[in-house]
Amino acid sequence: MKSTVSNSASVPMSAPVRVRMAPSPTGSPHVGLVRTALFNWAFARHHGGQFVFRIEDTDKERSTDESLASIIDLMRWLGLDWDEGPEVGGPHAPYFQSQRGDIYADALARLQSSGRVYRCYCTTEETEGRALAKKEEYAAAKAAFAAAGGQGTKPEAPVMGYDGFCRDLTDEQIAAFEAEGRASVPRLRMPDGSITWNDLVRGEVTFETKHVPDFALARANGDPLYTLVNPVDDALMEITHVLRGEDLLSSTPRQIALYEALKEVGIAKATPEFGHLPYVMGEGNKKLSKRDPEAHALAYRDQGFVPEGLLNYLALLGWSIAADRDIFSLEEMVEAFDIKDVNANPAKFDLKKCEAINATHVHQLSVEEITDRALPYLKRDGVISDPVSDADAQLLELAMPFVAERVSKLTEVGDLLHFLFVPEADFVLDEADKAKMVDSDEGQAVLQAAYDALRSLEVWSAAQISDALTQALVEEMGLKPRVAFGAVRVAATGRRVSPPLFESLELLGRERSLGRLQGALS
RNA sequence: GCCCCCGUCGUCUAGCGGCCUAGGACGUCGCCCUCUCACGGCGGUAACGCCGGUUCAAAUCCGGUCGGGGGUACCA
Repeated sequence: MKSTVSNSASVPMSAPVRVRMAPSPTGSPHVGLVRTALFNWAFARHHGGQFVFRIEDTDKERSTDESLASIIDLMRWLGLDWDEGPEVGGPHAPYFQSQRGDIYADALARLQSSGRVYRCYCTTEETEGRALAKKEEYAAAKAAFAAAGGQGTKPEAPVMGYDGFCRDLTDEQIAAFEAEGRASVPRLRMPDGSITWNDLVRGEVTFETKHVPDFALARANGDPLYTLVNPVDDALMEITHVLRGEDLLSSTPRQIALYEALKEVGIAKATPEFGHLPYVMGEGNKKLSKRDPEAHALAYRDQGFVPEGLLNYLALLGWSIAADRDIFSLEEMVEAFDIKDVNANPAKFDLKKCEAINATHVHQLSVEEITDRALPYLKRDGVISDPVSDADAQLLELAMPFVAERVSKLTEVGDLLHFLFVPEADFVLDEADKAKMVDSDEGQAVLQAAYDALRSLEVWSAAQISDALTQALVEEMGLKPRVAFGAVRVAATGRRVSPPLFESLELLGRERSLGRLQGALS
């Protein structure tokens, strides 16, 4: 008896869109999680639906509070708000699977009595042993077939995994196993035929169910497994569209089969639509793993990326807003986002491009905004004391216009302005730059001339400084500007890379500027 | 082994039968601007994996092949 299950148009078109993000709080959140969250969020917002945030902490061993806190922290930083979930609650609370044990126990009981689920008494060893035997049998049959010169019927390759041994046990067999004191796990009886769904990003996908073994829904000790818990919660929370990673693609037929059973026992109203997002890849052709430094989402915040930039870049991994455009805001993404436009092929994470996209978002901010956002980093990195003194705040405000367009990340503000805030006693020159620009005879001569020219300046302004230095170094000494100003730059700011020199000297002030020039003279 | 997914410049992508001598962005290279570094401007570089088929016409449709990835758990 063949039956074919298809979930096309299972969710009524009139139903409001409800999507979810369901991370497991294990380890530090991954950029792939952010991309998945972003697409779900954008999808919900585009359709005026709800975005549900649920914590899949069924694995008690690996779940940690620290991980949970960092995921929430991350989502808040990114500005991806959720309508139901941790901290905000909602009609389907609790949103932590660790608190939903009764719900799963009830679901299991109902499934069990429906006949769609049976108890399996096999031990892992027995299952594996049979699979191995089948494999060997196949190898032997194949060899015999080859030896016979391809005569006879070609042996069919066995399907690995659980073989359905306990599918049709008699009451006597069950009683015997029970009497033996064997433990058992509940398994879903996969229907015959095939399972087809119209994947939102890949189109029609079909699996023959003979390749999908009956799967366990809970451990022998009763702990529910992901295979049960995830669809049960999606059903109860009335999720209409499941947008998730490609790694879950092959478990979809099992979930659709489970949905059929859940509908039968009154837990699910409809089967959701599924869409499988491509992987975010790292170096080589491997999925970006936790070992890759680029994988850690919160590290981008620590490094001074702005959420607008990270999100824009991540959106580009699998989606594009237009043929000739790749810079856009979250609002623009929400407006334009269509799951049908999402690419099915995996994308490699390119840090250079991520930084470039981030830079243009930083440059789109006002100088005041960049200042506000950079301040926490300046404090964190010890560039500016915390709390900030009025004098420092004022100096920062004056200096920011010179660095705002030069930074691609917020942390770079500190790199560029450190020289302005560092106490004179702690001010040191970069070794290499000093050796190259300051220590030479020419460098020393330049610094002496610069010192003499600036000492008598009447008005300490960028314009006056520029005139005086150009006159003394370029015109009178006949030096090339890059040589002349380079030496002064290193002496005053400590590095060959700095904000514009004359403005920097003005901000530094006469006393400190002269002091530094003098300090660089040996 | 078996099942499923994927295949356009180095990278992310546009392309959904003629608009493609394949467009944009990042990268890279050269030039300009220039007190350094950036920014900005101009220009160059570089791709439809392969083979068949359908068609007047294919990057676009079909088949095969090769390559990559994932799954094949009492993990998620």
